[in-house]
Amino acid sequence: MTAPQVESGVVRTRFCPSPTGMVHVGLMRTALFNWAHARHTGGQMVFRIEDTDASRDSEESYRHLLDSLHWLGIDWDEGPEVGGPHGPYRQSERHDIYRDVAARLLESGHAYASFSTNEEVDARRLAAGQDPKLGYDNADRYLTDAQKAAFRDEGRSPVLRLRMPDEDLAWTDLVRGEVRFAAGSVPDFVLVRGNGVPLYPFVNPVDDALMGITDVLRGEDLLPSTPRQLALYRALTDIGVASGTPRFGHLPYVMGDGNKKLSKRDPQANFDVYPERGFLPEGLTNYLALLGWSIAEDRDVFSVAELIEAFDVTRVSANPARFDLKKAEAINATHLRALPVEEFIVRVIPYLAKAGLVSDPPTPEQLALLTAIAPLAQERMIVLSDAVGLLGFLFTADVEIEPAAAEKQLGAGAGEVLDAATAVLQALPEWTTAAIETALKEALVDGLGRKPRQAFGPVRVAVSGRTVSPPLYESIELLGRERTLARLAAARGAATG
RNA sequence: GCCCCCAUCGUCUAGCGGUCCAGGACGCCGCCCUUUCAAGGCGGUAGCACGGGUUCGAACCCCGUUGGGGGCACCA
Repeated sequence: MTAPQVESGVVRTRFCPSPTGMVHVGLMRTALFNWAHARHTGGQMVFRIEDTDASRDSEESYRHLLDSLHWLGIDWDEGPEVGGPHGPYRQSERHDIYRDVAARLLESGHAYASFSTNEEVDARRLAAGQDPKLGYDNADRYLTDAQKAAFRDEGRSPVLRLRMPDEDLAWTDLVRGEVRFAAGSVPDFVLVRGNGVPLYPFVNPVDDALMGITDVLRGEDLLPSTPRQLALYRALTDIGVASGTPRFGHLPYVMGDGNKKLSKRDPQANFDVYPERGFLPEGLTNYLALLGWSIAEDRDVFSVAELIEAFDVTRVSANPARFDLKKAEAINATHLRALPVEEFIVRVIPYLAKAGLVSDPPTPEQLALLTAIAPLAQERMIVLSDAVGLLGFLFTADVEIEPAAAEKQLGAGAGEVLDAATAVLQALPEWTTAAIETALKEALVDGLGRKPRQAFGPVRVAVSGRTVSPPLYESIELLGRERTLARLAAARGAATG
């Protein structure tokens, strides 16, 4: 294995998740920033799967990751599905590479066999009057061949540790500026387990080196492990596996409620809820990009193209960002309203179909109805699935009145209103929005002397089952006389006044 | 315990020594529009953690304090 030939000066980022469990929004934010950085600079992004932990990794989770990336619109230049010259792109298929690199590190003296058990290390620390929390004491660096042989004869199989350099380890972080760790503050760390299985802190930089990664944008949680990686890179460069050390940028945490990292238990942490609720990919991308970055002083709504055009890692904020669902929704609603209505219809159909309201594809009648109501619905929705509640009444024979809506609008005085509405609509010669509006206003506002909000509330609930609906007269026209009258009658029966 | 990161309205942020009695957005409140709810328009609420420096001048630079977060595995 030797350092790869890659075009010099071209930025190469990477996204390298472990396929374990759910897809976390923080992870997707990391993917997005790597992608935006690559696209902005005209570089490339590599997608690699870190499936070294067979007990936790699953094929299902891997597929899920792929789906999530596709949904968000993130693509990659090398990796699963697209291949590339630096594969394989799954760590589970790269064991030979790690074995080879480990052997060369050992041979070149950058790494050494270490036999100490944790208990022995602790005992030595204690004996020296030190805190065992200091960790490994680098003692095995100085083992003689005879000592090593003795340990092997005991049946011990050593781990492989990297010899840390005796000097400060510092780098200029893309988002934080210079970060420095004092010499001696990081002990020699384990590259390969006693059983021969390589560890993440080893394989990750090896893969990055072999894949020609130039810019590593990752979570802030990995910042303390950077000195070790720096040291590893030096060693890898020395033996010809790496052609230098990449730039690092540590992205701020995405926080949940309270002062904690958005945890797996936070419902908002699960990326799946966004596609399911009908966030738009462009809406969620916009919001995710705002978690630590901003496009301009007076603007926070932008397209994916504008993100790519303007994205600059060095302007990413170093402080943690709290995930604010309300703001995410507001941003999404703006994108939703900006959609051309035909596009809005196309996107909303799967949600209506999933709820059983329309077939997929919709029948011509359903499509006509949807086309008529879409412009009126679009501006009062936040996410696409809102259409189910907002428009459901138009696509069903009967409507189920929400208890809260009945409580609010079908109490005292509602009977009178429903009777009057029924009478006037029954006799209405022409079933048009304008005629319905005139008739209802005359009957309820003028005739009964009701305030508009008291007059139309019960009618709306009767017709749509909810206190929130598309504009009333249009809704009634689209519903048709028969269903409208049936619903008024049903509501009349339920009304307490 | 040790190491590291962070610190501007409730929240996300702009600000990179004077143009800031700190700008935008979400939220919240009020008004307008209005057949509900929204949307839209207008207005309002609210912040530079604290203490020392440096400087003619500090939200911006330095030091300290406090507060918050993270890391110290033969997990990733």
